[in-house]
Amino acid sequence: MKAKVTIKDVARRAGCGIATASRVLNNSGPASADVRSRVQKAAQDLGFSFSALGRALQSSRSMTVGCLVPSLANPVFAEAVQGLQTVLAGTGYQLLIASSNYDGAADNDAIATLIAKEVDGLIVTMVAPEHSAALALARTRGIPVALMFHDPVAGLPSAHVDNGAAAREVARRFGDLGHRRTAFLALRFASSDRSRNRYAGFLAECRLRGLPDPVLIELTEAEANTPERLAQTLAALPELTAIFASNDFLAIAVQKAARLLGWRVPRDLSVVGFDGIEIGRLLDVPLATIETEPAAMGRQAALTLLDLLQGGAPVQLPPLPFTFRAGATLAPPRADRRDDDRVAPRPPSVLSLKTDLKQG
Amino acid sequence: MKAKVTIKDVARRAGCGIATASRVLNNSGPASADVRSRVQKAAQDLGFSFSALGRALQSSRSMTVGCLVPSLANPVFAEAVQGLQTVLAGTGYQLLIASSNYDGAADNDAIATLIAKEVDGLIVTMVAPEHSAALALARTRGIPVALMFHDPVAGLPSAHVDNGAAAREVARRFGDLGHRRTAFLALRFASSDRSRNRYAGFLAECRLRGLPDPVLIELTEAEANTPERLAQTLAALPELTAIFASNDFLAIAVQKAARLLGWRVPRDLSVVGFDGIEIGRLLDVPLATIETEPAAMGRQAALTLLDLLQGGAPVQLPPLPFTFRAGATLAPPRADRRDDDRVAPRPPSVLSLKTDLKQG
DNA sequence: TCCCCACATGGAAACGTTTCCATATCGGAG
DNA sequence: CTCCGATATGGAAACGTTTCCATGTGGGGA
Repeated sequence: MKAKVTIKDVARRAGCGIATASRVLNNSGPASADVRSRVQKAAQDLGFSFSALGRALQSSRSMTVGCLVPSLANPVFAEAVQGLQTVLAGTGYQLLIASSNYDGAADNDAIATLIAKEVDGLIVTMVAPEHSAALALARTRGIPVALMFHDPVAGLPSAHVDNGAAAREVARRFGDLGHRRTAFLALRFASSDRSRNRYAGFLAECRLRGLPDPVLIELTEAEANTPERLAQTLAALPELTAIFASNDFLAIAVQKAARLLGWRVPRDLSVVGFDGIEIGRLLDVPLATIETEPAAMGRQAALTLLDLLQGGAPVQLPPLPFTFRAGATLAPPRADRRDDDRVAPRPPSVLSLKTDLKQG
Repeated sequence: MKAKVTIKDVARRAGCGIATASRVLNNSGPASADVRSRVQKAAQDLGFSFSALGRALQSSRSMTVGCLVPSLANPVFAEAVQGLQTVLAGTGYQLLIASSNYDGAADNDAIATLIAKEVDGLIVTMVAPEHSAALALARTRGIPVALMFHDPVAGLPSAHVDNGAAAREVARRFGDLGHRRTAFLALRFASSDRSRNRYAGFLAECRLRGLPDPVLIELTEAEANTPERLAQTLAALPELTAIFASNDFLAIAVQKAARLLGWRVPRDLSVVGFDGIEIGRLLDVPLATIETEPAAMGRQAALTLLDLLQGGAPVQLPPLPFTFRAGATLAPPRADRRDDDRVAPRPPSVLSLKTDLKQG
């Protein structure tokens, strides 16, 4: 068996022309029963299978969809990609996947590469879709694009949740319980429009209710990954009674850090996350969070793209629903902290811990 | 700007031949400074970029690596793929990803499709690599293959942990603490050689120590996903003092189910998982488990494949390390259950369950 | 018997590259 | 001034398909 067996080999063995072999194998034209069976047999014997490459070149349709996500290590994106797969599975399209590690230059390059591979469409979550040169290139090339997670931008349809509305919901919950001193915690604020939109919604609702502006805490990777460093950061903000974390992992990290400080969640600090990853439910203090369904986002993005691929006009579907998941990490602030002016001095243990941490 | 701009367009605009344009743009041959700059400018003006398709067809190297995993919704595989990405990122190779949903027919089809796309290599985790017709096809086509997670099979190098050894370690821990009545819990036993190897190691070590054979419990999807059903299953096995779950999610599910039954973990039932997902650490009762590093598996698989792609001979690296992660879900059995002879006779339901399992 | 039409078949172009090979140009040495 | 070699350049084939179009064959109706 030759390493490469092409339709030419099949034709030769069947004693017919290439065109005829192609017609038989694709059922795309007339052929006598005789030659038909000869071709079938020849293909069988040789172990022939079509080269998608030749096909793609000829038809200028690669039957491949390019996908860019920040990282597959984040289950939110992994589930979304899985959602894409489920929809694309039956359609003959394959997924060419790239990830950018949240790097705004890398994601542009990645898209350029995907375009070079002649993908038929793109499904993208990136740092700055509105300024991406590569996305602009996609547009001039006529390659359909669907976004995931982003609020719709630049006329590109996006499968998303309304981040602003979800954040306002959190602010409302905080407000109703009597929290005044709140913070918004983000990891890559600059490179995530999702985080920014969440903060914007959170801020807007706080102002609407006459609450003080929430503190914006932008963490470094180091802070996010080492509870001790995060504890240090939190210790500097003892007046906070509630924190809204831009994703569930951060929320969990906050709980850990709070524990290090001797703070009890939710007694001393309420925490609400975002995304609604399954794990949150299983924690000793189940996490209050905004629950979203990343797989559904993937599915919607895939369906949107499929529609575009079939020549449909771009249509922006309404945002996917989110729900507030109640959890044990959210409660009213302690009575002695409810009034902004009466904030108790930090307990000494915290002070010493701070010192320790500074030294460590 | 034309939708498709090819090197032919560049050549025409620069007023030179295609061959020259190609040489300039690839820096692959001589060209006068004059024509060189004209070509550069033309490419710039037209927004030219190479078509990877034409290149691949000509050079019969697609610079694409095919990857098949059971599911990206499982963070173990998602992290492994992320590991692949990190290694492949600098190399010019792109990842074409397929997932099979643990379906032994689907994964064969998926590989066939990847081969049709002319991937230069394959990285695969599948149901039955040893019997896969598609993998055999890859071999005759001369396409390098690296496995992930599988114990090495059929001469294919695999990035893996020694599942048997890890399972024996668990049996040892159980034995040392005085557990005798144990069970092995798996979700898709039939379609996972990993599960089977873990069970085999677990069983072997139990026998070596003169312990009774562990009960093999193969769950249905329904049981795995609804704690109530799992509780029902567990209730039929009251003599068990320790359960080894084939992955951490199952272990967590067991804890939930045990709670439903009013059993305390680890007082009434010890549980050990497999994989070592991060979440296990954060649970109210931190999970004892075998800790593995899926990202490292992905990286090793990618490196192995890269070596093959450069013509290296297949070399099987030693298994990646695992560690036993101590956790609060593992403790000695209650004193009144330590002695095998004083165990209450099994309720009849267990017998029927065992029978069911043997039949299924 | 002749003609026409339907049907079966194969040649060849096109898709976008790279690369082999032949040709053309130029400078300098004899 | 002629000739040689080096250098610059372009034509064309090849990669594996699909499809348009032309050709060839047969049978049925007039």
